[in-house]
Amino acid sequence: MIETDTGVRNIDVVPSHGECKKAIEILARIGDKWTVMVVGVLARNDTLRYSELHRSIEGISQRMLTLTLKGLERDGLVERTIYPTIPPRVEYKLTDLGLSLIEPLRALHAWAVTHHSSILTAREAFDMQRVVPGT
Amino acid sequence: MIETDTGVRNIDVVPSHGECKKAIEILARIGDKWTVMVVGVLARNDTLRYSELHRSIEGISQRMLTLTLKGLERDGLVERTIYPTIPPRVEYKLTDLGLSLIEPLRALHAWAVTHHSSILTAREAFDMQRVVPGT
DNA sequence: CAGTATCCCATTCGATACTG
DNA sequence: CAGTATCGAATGGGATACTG
Repeated sequence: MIETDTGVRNIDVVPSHGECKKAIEILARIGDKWTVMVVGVLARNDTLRYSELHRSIEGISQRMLTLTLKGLERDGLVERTIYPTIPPRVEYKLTDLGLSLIEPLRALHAWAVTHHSSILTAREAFDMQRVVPGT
Repeated sequence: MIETDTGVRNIDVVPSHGECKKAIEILARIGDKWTVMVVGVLARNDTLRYSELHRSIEGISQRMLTLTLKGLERDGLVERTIYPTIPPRVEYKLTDLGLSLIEPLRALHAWAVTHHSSILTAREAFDMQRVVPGT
């Protein structure tokens, strides 16, 4: 009754302010520099060793790979299996929980791909306004 | 032919390593501390003034609100309208591009709400393993 | 091989004060 | 009202070296 028209904005399906905090929490969790990359690689490979992950993710340092994996393991998104051989062998794979994250992540990725150029265009236009404002 | 069974992991719908970078870019864009909150509030209110946003988002500083809004405006997700009255009046609203982000964000939010407790449980269990390891 | 430990720089963010 | 300017603390993250 309050809504005016289009239905573009379904006010009742937009989470409340309070509920929103859980989204924030998750974004904070996966929104860092490497987490999505690690999840993505594991999503395509089922099981990978530490060194394979390191090779698969261009530019990541050992430190950040370790920290990222540990964070994902801590939250139950990744399972870590140690084979105490010499040399050691450690395998990583997504848990069911981790696998379930792929879908919403795909949705976001699809959005990113679809609107990527729009964003870049808007960005350039915006930056243009700001340069040589006096000239 | 290579896939084994379940279909849980649809390998062909998981973006390639290269494509994945666009997801990273977007995550970096919206994954900061306040952006999702601002988008969420605007998603529920159509148009808001600066001071209304400030009041609606608990804990945000003027500085961060300004920076967040400017970033969103720059990327074409938010439209900023100035009414040069005295005192000045500035209104913010989501653009069509910004509105289109709501849906994938909702998917992520739904995932967060659904699995929030699983994550916390996993986290506690993980932390338990690490405490008093010698005792 | 699979990490840890350390150093250090860059960025982020909050607090505070000021302005058109 | 709607910001901007400045400072300082905290955090993120890379490089390098070392270890079981």
